[in-house]
Amino acid sequence: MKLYNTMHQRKEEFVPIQPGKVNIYACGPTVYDFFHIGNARPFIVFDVLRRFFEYIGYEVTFVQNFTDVDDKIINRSHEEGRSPQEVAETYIEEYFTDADALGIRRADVHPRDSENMPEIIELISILVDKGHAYQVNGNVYYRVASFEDYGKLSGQSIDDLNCGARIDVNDEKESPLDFALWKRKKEGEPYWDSPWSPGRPGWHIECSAMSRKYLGDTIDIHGGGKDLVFPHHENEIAQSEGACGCTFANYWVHNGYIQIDGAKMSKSLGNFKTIRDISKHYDLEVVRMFMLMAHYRSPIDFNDKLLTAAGSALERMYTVRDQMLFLLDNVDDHEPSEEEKIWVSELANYKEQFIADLKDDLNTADGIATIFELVRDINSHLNESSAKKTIEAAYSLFTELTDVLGLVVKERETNLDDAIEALIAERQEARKNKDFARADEIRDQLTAQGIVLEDTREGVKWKRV
RNA sequence: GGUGCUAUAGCCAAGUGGUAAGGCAAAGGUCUGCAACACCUCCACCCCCGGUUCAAAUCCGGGUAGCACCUCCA
Repeated sequence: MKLYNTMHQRKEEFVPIQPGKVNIYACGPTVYDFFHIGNARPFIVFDVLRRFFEYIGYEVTFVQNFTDVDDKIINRSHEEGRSPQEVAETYIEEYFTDADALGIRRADVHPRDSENMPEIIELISILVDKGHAYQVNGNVYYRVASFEDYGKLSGQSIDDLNCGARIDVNDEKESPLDFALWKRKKEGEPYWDSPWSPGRPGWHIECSAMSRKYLGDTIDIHGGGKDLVFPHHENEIAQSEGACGCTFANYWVHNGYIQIDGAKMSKSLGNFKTIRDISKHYDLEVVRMFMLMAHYRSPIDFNDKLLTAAGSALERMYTVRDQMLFLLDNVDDHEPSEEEKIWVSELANYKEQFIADLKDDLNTADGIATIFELVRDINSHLNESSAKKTIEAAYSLFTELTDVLGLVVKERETNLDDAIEALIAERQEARKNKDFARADEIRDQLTAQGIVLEDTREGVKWKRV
C-alpha cells in the first residue's frame, strides 16, 4: 500500500507499526452546525481508506473525534439560548444522520473533548513540566520556540512563519506563534477545573490527547483536510512530540478541497452547501460516488451538473446489479459451459486490478474505472442462458468491490402497490392486443409517478427513479 | 513576501519515460411496436516555449493561467 505522506511530500510504502494492524486518527467535526460538503470529503475518504485496509487483511482501529468544546459552539449556544452541551449533542446526532446516509461507517471510537478532560489536562501538565508550555494569568501557551522541529509538516521555518504571520495582539504570549493550550474561563462559558485556572482547552490539544489515549504515543496514520496542515496538525505535532519525545504519526494523509466555481468552499466565505441541503435534492450515495470519482488529493469543483453526471454513473452500477439479481431469480441451475468457466476465471483480473488501483495512494477514480470495465464485461456476457454459478461468481465479485467503496448499498426494490401491478398487467395486455396508445399512456402515467418501465426480452421490468 | 498545489476531449477525471483508463453528454448503429436498458462504433495536436532521451502528457529549465496555506475552517 502506498500513501502520499504530507510530511515528506511524496508517496511512501505503508509500513505499519505492528504487522497486520493499522490505527488511524481522523480529525472530526466541530459540532455546532450541520456539516457541509467540504467536511464530508475527509469523512468519506477515510471511511474508504479504512474499508480498504480491512479488505486487504489489516485489523483497523479507527478513531474520529467530535470537537464539542469550542468558541463556535459557545457562540451558537448563546444564539440559540441553550447550553453548549445541548448544541453539541444536537449536532452530533445530526452528524450521524448525514454520515449514515453518505454510507460512512461509525468509527471504533468517537471521543469528545468533554469526556477526556483529565487526559487533556495531564498532557498540558507534561508540556509545562518539560518547558514546552508556560502559564500566564491562568492561561497556558505552547512555547513554539522550544520545539525545534516546528514547521516540519507544513514545510515552513519559524522565521518564515513569523514573517508572514498576521498576528493577533496578545501581550501574554512570548511569541506571536505561541498558541493556547488552556484558556481561563470568561463569563458565560463552560469550564473545567485545572491546575492553572477554571477554564477549557485550546483548539489543538484535544486531538493530541485523544489520539494518545486511544491509539498510543505513535500512531500509523493521522489525517484530515488539507487546511488542517497548518496550524492544526503542526501544533498537534509540537504538542505530542514535545510531550513524548517520539514521532506522533508515521503517515500524514490530507484530502484536497471541494470548490465552488473554482474557489474554496468554507464557512467563512459563506459559499458552502450543507449535506443536509443536498439531501433534499439528491440521494446522498450520489455525493459519495461524486467524491470517489476523483482522487482524494485533487481539488474538485462542485455543482449540480457534476452531481447529476455522478448519479447517472451510479445508476449504471445499480442497473447491472439488478440485472444479475434478476437473472439469479430466473435462470435454471445447469452446469457452466467451458467458455463460461474461462470467463469466470478471468474475473480475477478485475479484482487484482482494483486492488492495485487502491493500493496506489487510494486511487478510487481508477478503482471505479476498473469496476466499470467489469460492468461492461458482465453486461455483454451474462444473459438468461448463463449458468447460475457463473452469475453468482460475477455478482459476488461486483458486490465485493463496490462494498470496499461503500457504493451500491441500497437493496433492490421488489414490491409495488397492487394498483401499479394492475396497471402494468393491463399494459401488457394492451401491448399483446397492439393497443399501443393505451400501453404508452400507462407507461407515461407510471413515469410521472417515478416508475420507469422497460420491456426486455426477459419480460417487463420496472425501477424507481 | 514565504510555502505548496493544479493545468489531459463538450463536461468530469485517471495516467509520473514506451506511444492517451473510466464516467457523463452528443452522434451513428444493433435490439425494441415505440422507448428505456444493454451492446457496438465514433469523439484528444495531453496550457505555451525550450532541453534531456531511441522514446515525454509523464523528466529538466523558463513562461502563462488558476487555486490554497501562512487567520477560525475538511
